[in-house]
Formats: sequence, C-alpha cells, structure tokens
Amino acid sequence: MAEFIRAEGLYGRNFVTRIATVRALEDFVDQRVELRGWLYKFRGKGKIAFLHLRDGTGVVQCVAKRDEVGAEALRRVKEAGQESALILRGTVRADERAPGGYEVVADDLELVAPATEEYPIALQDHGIDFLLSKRHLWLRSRKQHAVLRIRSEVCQGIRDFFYARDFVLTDAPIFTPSACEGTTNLFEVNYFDDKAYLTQSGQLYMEATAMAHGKVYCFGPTFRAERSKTRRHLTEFWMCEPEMAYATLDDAMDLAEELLEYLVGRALERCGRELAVLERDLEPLERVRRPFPRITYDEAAALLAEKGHEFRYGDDFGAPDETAISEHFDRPVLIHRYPAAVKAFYMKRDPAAPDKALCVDVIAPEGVGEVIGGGERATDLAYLEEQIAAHRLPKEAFEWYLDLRRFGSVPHAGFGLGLERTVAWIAGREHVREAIPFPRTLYRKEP
RNA sequence: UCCUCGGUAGCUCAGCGGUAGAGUAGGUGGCUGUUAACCACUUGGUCGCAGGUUCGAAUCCUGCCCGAGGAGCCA
Repeated sequence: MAEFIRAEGLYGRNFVTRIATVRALEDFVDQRVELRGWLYKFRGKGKIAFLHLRDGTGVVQCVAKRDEVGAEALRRVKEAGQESALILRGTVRADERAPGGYEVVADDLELVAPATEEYPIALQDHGIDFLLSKRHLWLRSRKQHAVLRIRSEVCQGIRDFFYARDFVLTDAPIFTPSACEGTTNLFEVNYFDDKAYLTQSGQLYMEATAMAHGKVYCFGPTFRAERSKTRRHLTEFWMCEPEMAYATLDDAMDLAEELLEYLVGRALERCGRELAVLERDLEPLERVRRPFPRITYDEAAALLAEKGHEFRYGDDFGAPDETAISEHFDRPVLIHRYPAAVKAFYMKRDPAAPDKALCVDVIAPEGVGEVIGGGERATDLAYLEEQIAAHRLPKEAFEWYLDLRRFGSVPHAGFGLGLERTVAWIAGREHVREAIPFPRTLYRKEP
C-alpha cells in the first residue's frame, strides 16, 4: 500500500520514509511516515503544539514539539490556519491520550499551501442555510465525510448485489421525450428545436431492456420538479431500478427484502468507523433481517384505524400515515396491494381483487419513509391502452412501450430504490440532503 | 400552491419602544500532553429591503425579498 519516497523537508533533511494514511495508521505503529493532508485544527503555541491533520481518510492528532520541528515551521503552520495544506513527517505512536488511540509525533512540517482566508466553517454549530451555501467546504467535516463514505459503500453494494445475481446494468436515458408516469413534475429542457424532459424514472426503459436481457437494472440520477421541501425530498436524486422478466410481485418483494438486508449488513460490516463518527445507534440496523413484515394496504388501513389515526380508506398514505405504520414494526415494512386508483397506470391489477394493484412500497423505520416503490407491471395491451387514455397521456409517446406488449408480453416486475433516503436512513441523518455530495432542492442549486 | 417559524458581528444567538450585546471565530500577549484547552486584553454592525406610526424603531404596522420544515406529491 505504502510507496517509498525520498522526502526533503523544510530544512533540507532527507529521509526515506513511507506515505501512510490516517485510516491505516495502526499498520505503521512505531514507524516513521509521511502524511499528506490539511490542517483540521491547531492548538497551542508554546513548547508543544497539537495539530489535527485530515488526509481524506480520517483525522489524526499530531504532536509537534518546538525543539523537534523548529519554531519557524510551527509558526508558519499556525499562521497558515485551518485547512491549509500540509505534509507532515513523524513517528506513529499508540497513545491513550490521543483521540482514536494513535498519534503522530512530528519531526518535520512542510507547508504546501496556506489557507489565504479565515476558514468559514468553524468547529461549532452552524445553521443549515450557511452550511449548504458552503457545501463545497462542509464536505470536509467529519460527519459529512462519514456520510459520503457510507453512500459510496451503498453504491458499491448495489452494484455488487446485482452483479452477483446476474443482473445486467442497462442504464436509462436522462433526456426523455415525455413523462414516464404522466405527472407534470418534470424539468423541461431545450433539445435543439424541440423540447425534452429530464428523466423522472428509468422504469419504462427497464421494462424494455428486461425483455432483451431478462434481469436488468439501472442506477443513475433522477429529476423531479416537485415543489416539495421536506427532509425527504431532493429535486435531483439517485435511483436504482431493477426489473425482471418472468417475475411477479412476490419476486419483486423478495428481491427488495434481500437487497435492503444486504445493504444494511454491508454498511454494518464495512462502515463501522463512519457509523461511530455519526453516533448512529446500531441496534435498529442490526434488526434489519429477513423476513420483513408484509401487510396489505387493507391491513395497514385497519392498523391506522386501530391506532385512532385519522385516515380515509381509499386514499394513498401520506407521510404521517407511513410513519404511524412503520412505528408499529421493528424493521422495514412492505405494504402491498394499494388501490389501483392511487397508483401509476402501468401497474397490474390483482386478479383476486381488481380494484387493487400488484404493487409494493417499502417503508423504512425511524421516520425515513418510503425507500422502495415497485410492483408487477400490466401485461395486457388493451388494458394499457385503456389506462393511457384514462390518464390522458399522449398515446403516441407510449407506442414503443406498447410494443413490449405486442411482441411477447410476459409477467414482469421490479422496483425503484431511492439512494439518498436509503443512505440517510443507514447513516441516521435527518435529512436526505446530507446523503448526496451537492444537494439540489426547491430553493437551492448552488454550489 | 398552502400553513408555520425565522433573517441582529465571519458564525451561533440574546435584546422586542429610550446609548448595539454575549459566546465563538479573528488579532496581541501568557501558559499548557492539549483534546469544546485555559487566562488577560482586543478588532469587529447599513439590526434582510422599502415605506409608515412615534419626540424616538433592531423592537410596533404594511408590503416585498431570502431561508428553514411541514402539508400535498413522491424515492
């Protein structure tokens, strides 16, 4: 992992040393190493100084004694300020007094580039408006750093999960000719002399690729011009949408369960440090084991009635309803067979109860809300034509989709997983905006 | 689109009709195996914007702008 370099310090001292990372520091105990990073915090200015160095993999306390590194080097680093770029060389020690158990006793400091202005994000509380306006710097903070590491792990987990199960990655287009689901919440863009829209879901395209490959998924950005501003909403977010030919609602529910169990288990296994930085309570995550409870819409509605929760049967569940239902269970809950009237036009009807759709929503615990929505798709051409007319959708735009029913229509099912909601849930963050590097919300598109 | 809350120092906030405040960050000096370090001194303001009421407005009224989180909608 470490490469050997010849380093030349401020005072022309030459050492053969090794480049270490904070994350792997325990492998270098009692060895002399070089760390390359940024000054996270500087304390002291007498005979001894403590400087916390951030190198992208973590933060470590370094001890710099004036007599060792020189008064001049110490003064320059202190004046360079928080977030100045710094190369530090010294010996790794295990020490109980150091946060994290390891520290580096510096013997050589090299200032790469000073912070030319006072760093705006202090180690104190800030308002969310301020932090979001400084998102490009906020990303360096420990908790934000941890959240994005978890996001990276979840993304890799998604790819590994589907790869291991022989799903083919067939990404959907981002420019689309019209609404996938017929709502008006689309971002319109100029497409030469025509109009196009940013994709709202890759699902219809996945139905096409599933007929070509059997088991497929897409994983990419999605755009919704909804005028909603809650902790669960972004206008640009990432969605993973698997689709399987010759599959039913039950198959989709099995896959959804397996995926969530896998992703949470993987985060627990591989993101222990990040979850600790975030002070995430691990107990609710450890309970995320199959089987998850599965209830019908009718059962969920009855549960709400039992709890004295105000709810009108036949309506879709709102966020407070979902929270009330999920509080009844200790792990994600699958709610299936909603009234067809509140769901998208392409949902297959339940043959046993034609007013219901063969669909499923997965509600995560701890108030995060819906992380997965999906179901079995309608296969009958005449029924779909009827639905497109009933929803007042332009039929021409869906001719290609209807072709999928004209040429070997088979039962198929799939779902969409919201990445940021999943990451926010696992990381224990209140708001999905922390689960994406540069969040886009109703009133904010900078930086 | 609707409802609620907010906008005062770089940042977090108090002040709510009578001289613009604290903590923190920054600066200077001191001390220190510190760890939210500490001690002393210190710089720092069109009180979101525009009108109005008043002898007097950060404070009360009206309008506007900006933000937050909740509803609806959704992942």
